[in-house]
Amino acid sequence: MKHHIQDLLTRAIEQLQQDASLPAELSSDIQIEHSRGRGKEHGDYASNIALMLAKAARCNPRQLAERITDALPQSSQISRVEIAGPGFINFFVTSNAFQQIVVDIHNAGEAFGRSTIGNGQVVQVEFVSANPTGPLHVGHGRGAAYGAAVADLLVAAGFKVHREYYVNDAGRQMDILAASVWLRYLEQCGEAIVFPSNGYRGDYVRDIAATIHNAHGNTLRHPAQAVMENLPADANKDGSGGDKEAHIDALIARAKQLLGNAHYRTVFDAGVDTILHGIREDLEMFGVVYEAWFSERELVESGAVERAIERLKKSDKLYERDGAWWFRSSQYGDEKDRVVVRENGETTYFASDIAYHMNKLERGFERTIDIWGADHHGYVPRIKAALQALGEDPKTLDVLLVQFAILYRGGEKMQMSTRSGEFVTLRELCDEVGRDAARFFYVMRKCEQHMDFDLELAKSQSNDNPVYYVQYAHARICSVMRQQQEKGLDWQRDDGFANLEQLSEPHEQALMSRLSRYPQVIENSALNHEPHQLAYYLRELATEFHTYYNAHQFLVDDSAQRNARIALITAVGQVLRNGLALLGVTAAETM
RNA sequence: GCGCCCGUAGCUCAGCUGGAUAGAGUGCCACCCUCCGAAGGUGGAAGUCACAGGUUCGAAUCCUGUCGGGCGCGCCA
Repeated sequence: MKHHIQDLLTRAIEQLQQDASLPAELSSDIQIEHSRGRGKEHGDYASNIALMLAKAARCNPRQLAERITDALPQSSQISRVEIAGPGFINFFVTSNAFQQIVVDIHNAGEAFGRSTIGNGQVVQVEFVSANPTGPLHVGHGRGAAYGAAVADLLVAAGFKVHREYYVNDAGRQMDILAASVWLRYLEQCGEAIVFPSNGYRGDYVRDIAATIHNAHGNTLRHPAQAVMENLPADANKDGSGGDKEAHIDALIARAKQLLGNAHYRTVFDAGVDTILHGIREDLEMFGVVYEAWFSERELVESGAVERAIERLKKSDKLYERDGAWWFRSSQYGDEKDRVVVRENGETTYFASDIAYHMNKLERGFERTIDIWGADHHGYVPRIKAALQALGEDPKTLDVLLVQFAILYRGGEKMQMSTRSGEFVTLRELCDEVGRDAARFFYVMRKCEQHMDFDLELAKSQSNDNPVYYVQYAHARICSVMRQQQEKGLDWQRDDGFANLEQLSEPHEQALMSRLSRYPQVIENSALNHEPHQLAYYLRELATEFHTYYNAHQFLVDDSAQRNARIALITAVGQVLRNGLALLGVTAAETM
């Protein structure tokens, strides 16, 4: 319908241009919007085209609007056109054209709302990608819910989507995890260990240690004294005293030395594998699935990082200083140059990430989307710089930054830190509030908005959480259909289609109008990466259904009216299911 | 200090590629089921769109500055 009106306006303006009553070089995208005004006073669709073109046409907007409407071709789908306010053109759609949406929804079913606007373009979406140093917590949950929704929306909009989790299973943080696990293991063997301030303190580290102890007994045991002697001093809690980084690095070196490669690997792998397995399970439970889990370690071992560095060296994008290799990112808009190879010969996380993004392009993705926590925003310029330095177009990469979910427990802000082990896990959250509530709640806000997440409120299962409201609308529709069967009233879909002119109540008109907007909502949500638009839409649709439900009986004696109304509400049910599915929320038949 | 994000009803947030009287949920007040599920509906009160300038027919929306909050500014990831 929107495109139809757009077409009518285009033809009207071309007509005026031929009459030379409008400048020929005039060009403007014709924007059609659903009217926002209360009730129907502003019609069903509106265009501000006359306001947009008034200046170029050198006449006042209202006069221009009149000339445009005079030139509009006739359409069987438009009942009336009005000029209002400063020069808006309001279109009133015939009720026949409106009712068609009910038939369309039934015919398309699950496919209703999908489009081909993405044109099969291949887009890779990387999200969550939390380091496997601990279980996912509620902060990761937001990225997971958001990323999954964006990916599903893109699929609905006709893109070909490849979802990927980048596993940082190489590098220093993983060594710190391995050292932490080993020290807990030694404790369980009875050694008196002073745990490093920089180690991972969560209970899950003890669990992994216990598993190792069960499997390997004391074979990995070394005396505490041998482990701890001659280490650089650790820092105190307040940061004073020794160097915590030097301390933990020395501890890692000591672990490798005492255990030897094979045994160190045993501890290391036990840590990564256990945690990664947990993360996969948690995401699966959360309804988030990936096409691929991409291992940083495999990237390094394949030589891709080395190749990336060589490629940059060859084109003089790297230089040596203070024993390290630096990337000239400041030449591409970054604040300063960045190290890719450390003085000790180890490559940095950044080096891996350059290789990873190079690899994405080599795999043929036309567009890539990275979804990161907002604390990484300073990282965007350097990764775009790297793409540019490699001769790639940085615009093919969209980085979406998800702000933190600030946790409250009963109005009190909670501090979270993976290292200290004080955090609420995603699993705990879902156990408490349910997966559906969590998924919906997370995408209610646009990603750059800070989010307050009060656990007590979410746990209370109160009506504050709008997911129940939307699900209830769906359950109610299902309930009506159960009643229809129990009462032995028959429901003939085709008879309903044939009697859609019965749907003349304002509530019914409002619902059909809302339903007709759904495809546009999907398109906007997908292209703008804004699942919250869909969440809001679903709540509005649910509201209009509940209002209708309270105002009118559906299971009436008049079969023509009954079938028409059931056709309408089952169409509503279909759209609720389609929309909730895209957000990863179930549409239960009973609650 | 520099950079990014945010500031809209008591609270949580939509609206931001400039357009019509700034919306919703929640909370508060008053109502509505002998009727398909009251996890619902109807009505009401509630706003200097942080502040100050600017751009123009028109600014919550764009520009500049100020204030307030969050985050970042490692040879960590």
